[in-house]
Amino acid sequence: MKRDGAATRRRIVEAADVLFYGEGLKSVGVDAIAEKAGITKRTLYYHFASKDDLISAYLEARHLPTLGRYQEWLGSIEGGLAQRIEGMFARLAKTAENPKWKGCGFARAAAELAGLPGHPAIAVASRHKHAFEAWLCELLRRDDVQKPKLVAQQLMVLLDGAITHILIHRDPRYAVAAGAAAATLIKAAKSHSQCLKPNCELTA
Amino acid sequence: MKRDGAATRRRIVEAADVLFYGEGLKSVGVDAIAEKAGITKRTLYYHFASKDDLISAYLEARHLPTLGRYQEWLGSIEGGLAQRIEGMFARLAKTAENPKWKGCGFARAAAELAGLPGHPAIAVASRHKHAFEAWLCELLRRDDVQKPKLVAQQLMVLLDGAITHILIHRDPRYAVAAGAAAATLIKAAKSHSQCLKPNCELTA
DNA sequence: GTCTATATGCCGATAGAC
DNA sequence: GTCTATCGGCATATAGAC
Repeated sequence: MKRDGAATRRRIVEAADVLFYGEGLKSVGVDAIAEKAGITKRTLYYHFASKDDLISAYLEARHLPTLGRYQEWLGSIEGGLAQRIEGMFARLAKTAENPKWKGCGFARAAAELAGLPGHPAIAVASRHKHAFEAWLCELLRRDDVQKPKLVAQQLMVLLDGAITHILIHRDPRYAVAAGAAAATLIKAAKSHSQCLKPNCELTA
Repeated sequence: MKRDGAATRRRIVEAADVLFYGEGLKSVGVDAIAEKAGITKRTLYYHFASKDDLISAYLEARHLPTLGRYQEWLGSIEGGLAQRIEGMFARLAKTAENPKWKGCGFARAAAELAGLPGHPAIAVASRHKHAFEAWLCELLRRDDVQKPKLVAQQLMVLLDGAITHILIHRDPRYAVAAGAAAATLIKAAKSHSQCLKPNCELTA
């Protein structure tokens, strides 16, 4: 019988999210996704033109929830911006302790699709990371941090670098080290405008 | 006819390196590797127990050449340690302009194998990154940088974070931003011992 | 140590009924 | 909009000859 197409599509994307994030893109077949979504493969191909199309939809659906989670983390921490960013990294460290945590879905997709430079899913990942960076840049600008665009890029690099190393070593302490680096960079970009305060707040 | 087994094995690993690094692990079949190596699939399975075994051998073979390339880069740059590290990131930016560059083979393998936490290739990647970190730590320690272990972790995070973002956005400038961050962190960890010099060399 | 030939199964995608 | 059934291809891995 005919059902609500939008609801079916949503269930397919939810099943794809669990499987693609949990096991990778190439490792998961459309059969498994259809089965998990409770539909047949033919129905999946009614809603999505191809597996590549579904991969893009999977990342699109992750964009706002992922960004929102970090925004909630930052919003729940008290203190100056450097402290709050450092706390955000601490929250990442705690989250990464869960064995179900498998790093950044966007970065992992880009890694797996590196052999196909024109793949639409890579463009989705690029847009997500740029939106994340723009959010950080705005936070830095409002806090009168010097060169906010540069520092925002550096924070993004620290974030994804920490995620990569936690995934490789299964050691969340890399997020703590990255958080300390982030705080140092932010403080340096603030104190630079006054050419260094005398009381050594830089690494305090 | 019988040939030199070690030479055959080497040719298989070389073929695997080109294909695994260029197209990914799951995307490449053993058929393609055997064909590129100029042997049959049966011979490949004489030298390697499984595809997973070959994947581990592929990463093992990348360890020393990868570390050596960065060591050569650092050795070819004049100046203080912060400058030389920053120059190393600049060399990464230049290298990443080549379309054949596809990021870090170790990080990409760990990303693709995230669904199989016990995979031996992940352990190979972990050992490689730890060896890289130990090299950086020794450089920092010899330069009297405070907390060399922490700073070495931060430099590793910056390095792999930069590589991730270059791969996602195809924009080598993330390596330049990461290099500037690395120099700032090193200088901060040196000036900390004197609790900040007055002439603002921190972000110079 | 290397070969030809093959076992066995899953892959993405489609035909056509209702 | 969802179904059953299936196509053609490619996957990893192996049997047995030389």
